[in-house]
Amino acid sequence: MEKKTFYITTPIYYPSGKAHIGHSYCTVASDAIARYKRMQGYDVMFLTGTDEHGLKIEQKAQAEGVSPKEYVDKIVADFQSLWKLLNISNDRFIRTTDDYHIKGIQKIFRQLYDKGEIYKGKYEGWYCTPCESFWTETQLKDGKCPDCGREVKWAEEEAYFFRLSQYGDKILKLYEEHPEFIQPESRKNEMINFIKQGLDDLCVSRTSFTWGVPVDFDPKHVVYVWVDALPNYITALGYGSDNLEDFHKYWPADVHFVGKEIVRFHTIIWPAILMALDLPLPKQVYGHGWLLFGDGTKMSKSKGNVVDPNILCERYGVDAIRYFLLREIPFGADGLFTNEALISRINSDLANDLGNLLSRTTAMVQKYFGGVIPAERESDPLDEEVIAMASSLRAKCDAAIDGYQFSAALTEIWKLIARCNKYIDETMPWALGKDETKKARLAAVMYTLCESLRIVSILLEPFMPSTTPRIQAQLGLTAENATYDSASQWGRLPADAVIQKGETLFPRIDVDKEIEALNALIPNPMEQKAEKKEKAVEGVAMISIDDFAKVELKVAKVTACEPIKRAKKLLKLTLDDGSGTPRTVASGIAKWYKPEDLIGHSVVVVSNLKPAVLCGVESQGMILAADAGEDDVKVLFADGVPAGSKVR
RNA sequence: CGCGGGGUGGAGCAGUUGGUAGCUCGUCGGGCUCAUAACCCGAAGGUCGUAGGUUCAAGUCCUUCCCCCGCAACCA
Repeated sequence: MEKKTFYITTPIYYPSGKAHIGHSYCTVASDAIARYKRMQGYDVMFLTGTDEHGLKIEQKAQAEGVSPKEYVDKIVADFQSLWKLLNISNDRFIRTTDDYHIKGIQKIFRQLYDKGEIYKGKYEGWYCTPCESFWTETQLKDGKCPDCGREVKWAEEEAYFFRLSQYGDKILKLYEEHPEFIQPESRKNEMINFIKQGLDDLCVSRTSFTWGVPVDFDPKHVVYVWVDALPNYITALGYGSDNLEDFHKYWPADVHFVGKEIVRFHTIIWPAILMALDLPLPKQVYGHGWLLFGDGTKMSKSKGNVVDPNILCERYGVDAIRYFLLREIPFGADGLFTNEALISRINSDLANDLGNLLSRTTAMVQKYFGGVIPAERESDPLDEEVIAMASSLRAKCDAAIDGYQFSAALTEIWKLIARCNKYIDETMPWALGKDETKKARLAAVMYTLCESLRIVSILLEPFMPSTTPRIQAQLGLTAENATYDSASQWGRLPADAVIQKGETLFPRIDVDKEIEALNALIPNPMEQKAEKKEKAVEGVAMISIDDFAKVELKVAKVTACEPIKRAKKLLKLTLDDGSGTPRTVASGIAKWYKPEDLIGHSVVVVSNLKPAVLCGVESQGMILAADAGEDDVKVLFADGVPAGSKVR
């Protein structure tokens, strides 16, 4: 009999730095679904991997004096070992440097080209020669290369373009016909909006670096990320090779789990590519939220403020981390990651509720019955509610998982756990134990508890795969009574099961001590930021006095000032710089200054800066201001100095 | 007026079609002793961002304003 298939993917991660808790979050979530679906009997394909090409990797490798491949090999090994540690059950791991992927991409690129979906054109932009890279207007930093701070020039290079502009309507139609395509719902509007502003054709090749998949019919080009990375979801199944068996079996994907920052690529570019290839589209793209620090800042490699999952696993065990990630944050929403919340979850949910329930239950079975619950049992109305909850638990978990709401599934499981703890209080087994005539009743109470724990242990497996076998061992379960099927059947625990108290599942943690220890271990984000900033200052190259002389600074008086309509950050200043003609300057200080704070004051303006148009306003220069703090900017006023005075 | 999300007891969040404001953690009091000083019960604590309006009745509908956060867009 053909089993139903289920294909789930994580993004392929960019190995420009070590794997962090944010990567872990998405991967653990995908893993839980993959495991749950397998448990339900699906033929699951669970894919994760790494996106290893691109300029950034090339540069990083160069900086370390190794080849790009050597560089990524090391980091990819790090990712893989973390996945192993986290018990990730991926069926495949794709690297964009794998031969079959490269061949697949070349084939896809050629197919698109042959169909006219990709054409050769010119890529224009600001080019930084030393960095060999193009930047868009918006990426420039003070008109200079954001990477090295040097001059850029307007340049063009030959490049291949994908006709993305043709797909706007088709994609809007896709959203309409498949409202579930983008999840959660709220992200859909952003995409619709984006499309309605008009899609440009997409540059899909580069000649400015070589670390990528070469275009086989035009080898000075390498395939740029869109067509290299996104199709990993099909090359992993053999698309582009001779063996299409898996592709036909598993494609289209049931769901792509992605971070909300890449929802756009997965819901616009990726479907467009697939449409161009005449291939079926994935059924759903689920954009999960981010893990934020207590102060609300995003975790990311570039900020360097990451919690090392390896350290957390080492201290608390893998399942505690898995549990926290899946329980604390409703999938889809952003969530806070704090040491306090982590430890609180471990203590209250895992140690106090679950661990202690198992502990007290097994201890009693051992104490009162030597480990085997007598078959003669006397039931009582008190049992009914627990039995009802346990019997219906599987259905509730199934429903939650269908909507990818792990948090809800775990909440349901914990409701039963809490109910069991209460049940112990209600039935007072210690009192029953003192009365010889109540043995049968006591047996029923123990059975109710063990049976509930059996069901819990089965349904918990996808979330905490290394803990559930430990629970099942203590309950004396065998393979037959630990199946998914048996999780909806009350009474599958055999009468002769040998129950024994085992090792503590989750030891309680001393909160204060642990927080202190953790804080010492985990880099402080603020310190990291400060360090970075200092480095940046050091990194500015020395210039000669002649270079400085090229900059013309003048004092100017603010004669008028107003916010710019479409801009949040910009103020439009009208300046009297002594030349007689008013000068208009846009400045990104709206957050810190109101127009009336500036009118009448004198400021210093860079007067020979090339004009630029910002939000429809032509800015003829810039005014000097200082970064006074993490989030504070102070304009340098020159009140009392005549307008037009030269500053040097 | 670019689009969208959100502002609910100390913290983090639920609140469906308007009808006694809930959950988890924390705090305080009590119970129990099988258990990982765990478990169970109870209590305190909320002008549900602001100002109006609709209604017998609004966290829940309408309007004003304020503040956060995404996307887009410009910190020249």
